[in-house]
Amino acid sequence: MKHRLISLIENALLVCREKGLVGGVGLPFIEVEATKDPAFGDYATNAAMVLASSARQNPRQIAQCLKENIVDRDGILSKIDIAGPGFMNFFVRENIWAALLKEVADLGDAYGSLKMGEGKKVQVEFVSANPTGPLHIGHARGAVVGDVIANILREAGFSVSREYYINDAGNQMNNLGKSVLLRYRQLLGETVELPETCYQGEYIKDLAAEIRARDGDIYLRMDPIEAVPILTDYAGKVILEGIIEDLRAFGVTFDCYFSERELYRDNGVERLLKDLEDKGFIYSDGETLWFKTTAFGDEKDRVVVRKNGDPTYFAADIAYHKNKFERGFDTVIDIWGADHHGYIPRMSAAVQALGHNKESLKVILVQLVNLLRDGKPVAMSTRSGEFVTMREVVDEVGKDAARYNFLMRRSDSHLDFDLELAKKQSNENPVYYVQYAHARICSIMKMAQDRGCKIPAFADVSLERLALPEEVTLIKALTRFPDIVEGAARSLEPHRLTFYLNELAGIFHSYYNKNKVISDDQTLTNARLFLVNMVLVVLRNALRILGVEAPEKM
RNA sequence: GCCCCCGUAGCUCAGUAGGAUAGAGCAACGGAUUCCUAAUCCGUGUGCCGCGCGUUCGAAUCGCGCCGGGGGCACCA
Repeated sequence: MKHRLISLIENALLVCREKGLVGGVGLPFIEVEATKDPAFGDYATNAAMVLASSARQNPRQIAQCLKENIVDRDGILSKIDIAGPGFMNFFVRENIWAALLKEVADLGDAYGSLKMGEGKKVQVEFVSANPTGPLHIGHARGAVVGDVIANILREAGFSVSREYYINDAGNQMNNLGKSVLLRYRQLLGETVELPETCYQGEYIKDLAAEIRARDGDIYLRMDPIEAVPILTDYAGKVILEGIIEDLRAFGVTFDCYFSERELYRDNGVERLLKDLEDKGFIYSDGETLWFKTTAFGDEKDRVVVRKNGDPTYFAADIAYHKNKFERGFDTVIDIWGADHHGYIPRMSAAVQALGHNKESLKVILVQLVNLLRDGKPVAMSTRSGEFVTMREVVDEVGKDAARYNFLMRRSDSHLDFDLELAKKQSNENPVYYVQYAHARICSIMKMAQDRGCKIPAFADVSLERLALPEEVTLIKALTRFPDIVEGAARSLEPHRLTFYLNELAGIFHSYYNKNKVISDDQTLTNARLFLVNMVLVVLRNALRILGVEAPEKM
């Protein structure tokens, strides 16, 4: 609907310009919004006011010209008002609304999917925690946000690939191997202290025990220089498998796991440095190699090869991003914890130095999560190994409630996650409110079928029977769904979908309480069954994007 | 010191590619169930949109300066 109106306005503007009624050139961004107040019609545009300055004309006068030149071939409008400083308020003919449900019915599961992506290749990289321990609550938020952004983009018509970057080549991994070795030696009776830099969690002891069971005491006699890499490999592999399994239980999967080691294996980092050197972005101060990120707005240049000859993490990360673009992605989206925000300028600089548009890298920052229980903070300390894992949270509150909770806030705002609240199956927990609407409709459909009613097709519905104000409100909400997906895809903001779902569910619950769907009136029953079935379609489609179940019974 | 995010109702937060009287949920109080799921619905009200200045026909939204909260400023990853 919104898009129909936009094209009506655009055409009217072109006609006005041809006739010389409105000055200025170029098509401005024409904004059409659903109105809050019915007195302002169903949709409104500020087009005339936006045009006013470049056209050097009175906005109300422009609005008048546009109004007179709008050609409403399909007769969807009952009137257009010009109000206030120059708003154009569009009143849609009441009997048009129900007809719009045809689109929902025709598209079914595909209602809400868009062509805006034009099949462009987008990669979403998220989680990417190094496999040194189980994921915690903060990772969980990043996981859901990344997963749902990927879903939204796919819905919007992009070709999406989800990727997990495994940081398996650095000091942290070495520490992991060392930690396991020390626990292993403790297990075999040695008295050794675990330094603070080592991983303290219980899972390290489990790994050490597994290794002893498998290989006995052979690492005791081995030079640690040899033993640590072996243990690192083993531990990293086991932990990564655990991470992947935990993510799967959370409904998050990836198309590709990319290992940092692979980058080194085929000299990706070396080739990258050569490439940047050829382009003149690398210089040496005699001891280290620097990358001139300041050429692209970073506040200082960054080291890429250390004094000891090892490339930095940053160097590998640039090589990794180079690799991403070489794989043909038009846009690369990175989901990072907010504590990495200082890293953005240098990564952006790197992408530009490689010859890519600044816009082709998008970084979404996910703010920290405060884990609470009954309103009180849950103590978390990574060092001592005492932290609540993602798995524990998912097991305790359930996949759906956990996901929905993370999706109810913008990702760049701090989030309080209360375990008790998330677990409550009550009105304090919006996920059930939405799922309940779905289950209720399923229940209605089942009842109707038990009574011998067929699920009506669009052609069999007497649309004029759907004329109650609540019904029109419901239909309007359904027609907004594709606009919501579009907005969420444009802004990469999953929370828009949860807000929409809460609203849609609310409108439905209210309608349900006031009106019987199934009655003795056959044509009315038929029409209402059709309507609620369309609500069902939209609820299901939206929940699918969020990765939340749409239960038939609760 | 510099950089990023946040500051909106008692609480948790939407609303920010400028737009018309600023919204929702929770909490509080009162009501609704012979009937499709009461995990529901209906009703009752509260705001110096952190503060100030500016840009504009118009600012919660944009700019500048403060104040408060969080985070970041490595040859760590």
